[in-house]
Amino acid sequence: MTRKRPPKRRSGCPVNAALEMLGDSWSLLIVRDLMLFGRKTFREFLASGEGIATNILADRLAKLEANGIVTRQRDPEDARRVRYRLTEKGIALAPVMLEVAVWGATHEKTAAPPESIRRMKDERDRVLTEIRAKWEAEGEGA
Amino acid sequence: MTRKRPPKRRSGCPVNAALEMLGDSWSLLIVRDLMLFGRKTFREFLASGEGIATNILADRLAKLEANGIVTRQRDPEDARRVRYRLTEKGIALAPVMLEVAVWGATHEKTAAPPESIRRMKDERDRVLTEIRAKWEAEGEGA
DNA sequence: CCGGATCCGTTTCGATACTG
DNA sequence: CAGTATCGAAACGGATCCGG
Repeated sequence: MTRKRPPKRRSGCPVNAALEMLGDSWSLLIVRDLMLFGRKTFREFLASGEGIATNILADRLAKLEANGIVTRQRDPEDARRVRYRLTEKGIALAPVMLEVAVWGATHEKTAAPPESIRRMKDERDRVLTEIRAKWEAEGEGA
Repeated sequence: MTRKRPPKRRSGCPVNAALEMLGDSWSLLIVRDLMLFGRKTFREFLASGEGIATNILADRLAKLEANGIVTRQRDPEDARRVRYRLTEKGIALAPVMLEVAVWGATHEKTAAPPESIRRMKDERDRVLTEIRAKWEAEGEGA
């Protein structure tokens, strides 16, 4: 007689809706790797410097895919390789990512290049445009 | 011989730094309650609709306070009451909050008033100014 | 009543070893 | 390379209790 825990309550608040998917320590870091650092493979995410475990990474990638934030496809050139890519919904997180980076750099001790943070603040729209352009360019080869 | 888990690895990435504090399902919801909904007391957070447990809420408030995002003070009028308030560092999360709300409203099913979301997109700077002004006004009475 | 703290079962996380 | 399997540790969460 294992008593089940009731499902998490859902509110219609968009902030809550977003946090249902992104409210953990790893998901947004994977999105960051894809969006800002050009990482695309399981191994590259693993080497990101934060030390995520393989099972957790696999789990989060599956959830991100299930939520339509990333897509997963085998490399036609090298069948061992799997390439992850942000969807339209995923790249739409760019403004969130920018603001999080700016807040973190402003209020915490970080090793971020001051110049890149300055650009995120002062040339916000331009940086966003560049991120999207880069993402679209990468999509060409897919 | 209880083997302890090694401490979480820290990278200098500002996104990671921010997620150390905000990378869970509840912390940002509490900030939202303070920032957007004018909630200030333990009881009001509890009634927020998402059903947080009292022990979790107490834990998150303590962490947010330890991280300098909220302050805590007893109500001089009613000694039973405790008022929480965003710090400068906390109100600086407004741009993050806005972008999260916009993303959630755009890509998930939510009950957010379309008009308020439209304003967050089209009149971003004005909305941010209003949030800060309201926060400063509330501070007067403290 | 308000703002928690404690207890304790359930669930998730996470390090490591292992597999296709 | 890209993941599973395992299993102990830690976090969560519901109920309940407590000091003011």
